[in-house]
Amino acid sequence: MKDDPLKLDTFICFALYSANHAMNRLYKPMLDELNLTYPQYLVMVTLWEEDGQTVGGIGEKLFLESSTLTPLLKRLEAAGFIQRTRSKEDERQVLIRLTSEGVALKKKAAGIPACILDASDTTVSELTRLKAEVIRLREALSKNTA
Amino acid sequence: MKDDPLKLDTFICFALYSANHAMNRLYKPMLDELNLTYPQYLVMVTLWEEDGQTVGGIGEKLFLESSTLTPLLKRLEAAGFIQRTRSKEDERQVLIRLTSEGVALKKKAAGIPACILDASDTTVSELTRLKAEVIRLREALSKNTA
DNA sequence: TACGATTATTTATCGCACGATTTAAGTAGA
DNA sequence: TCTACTTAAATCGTGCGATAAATAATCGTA
Repeated sequence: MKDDPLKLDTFICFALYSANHAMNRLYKPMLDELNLTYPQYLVMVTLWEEDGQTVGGIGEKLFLESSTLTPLLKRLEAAGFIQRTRSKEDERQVLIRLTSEGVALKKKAAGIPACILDASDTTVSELTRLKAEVIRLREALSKNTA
Repeated sequence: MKDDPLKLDTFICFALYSANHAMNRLYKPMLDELNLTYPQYLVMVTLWEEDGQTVGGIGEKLFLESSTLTPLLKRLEAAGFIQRTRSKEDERQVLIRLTSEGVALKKKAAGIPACILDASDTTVSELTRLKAEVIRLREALSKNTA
């Protein structure tokens, strides 16, 4: 029982699963205030970093399919944070642009990072290192997914 | 922009989010074969480790509410993997027990850990260490969640 | 121009997750 | 003993995220 192999993998996957949930719960009250869900927040962050991306471009960064993004983006549009317009150069593409409300939201979200850092009970450098390791794991897993 | 605080926290949360997704995608084809979802798999693992737990007990280990678990457990019951029975000692509690099919499923799941380890492109000890760090982060986050 | 590839949307399906409330059962106190 | 509090699950309502598969529109090119 001590060497039961079902334990190890469970724990690395479960660690990610449960840490992600814990993160979610921590974010929830703050995101509620912004009227955003967690994945929506991630989309907004990518747009705050670079406005005017295509659906595919956002999906590439967040590893999400367009069939997931389209409805999510429509909700963001309905909420008044973004605008969806067909690209002039390539009409297959849809450009996502922040509205003024979407831009303004960034200020309201500015305090979040400090809260997360504070709640994590560790240092920035530690967190950065851990982040890098988790990303390395993600890349290995993605690479080896059929 | 280089010191934009919105980047850091995004990345630690996003790292967890995306690594969890990558894990999910890797598991998916294997779990499909077992007719399990990822959370259902986690429940099964806890039962393989200790049969006859209560709903609350499972929830405590997986950090899930009864309102999430009850329907999930009913699906597992409908699939024939578990059995739900009221406890004799305390009739408020419901005991979850593996059926013979549920026990048998463990054998079919036995190969999964090796696949995950293989796909992670790292060693067991590295993975174990990373796991511990992620769990430490989770605990800090939970502790500091209102 | 016709064909294959790309981009996004649509459709259908499903499960997870949470909050709030409810029901039932146990527990403790006046 | 009767009441009030607590606990354990289940229920209800709601909504989002995720995927697969099919469709539509556009683009690039042979």
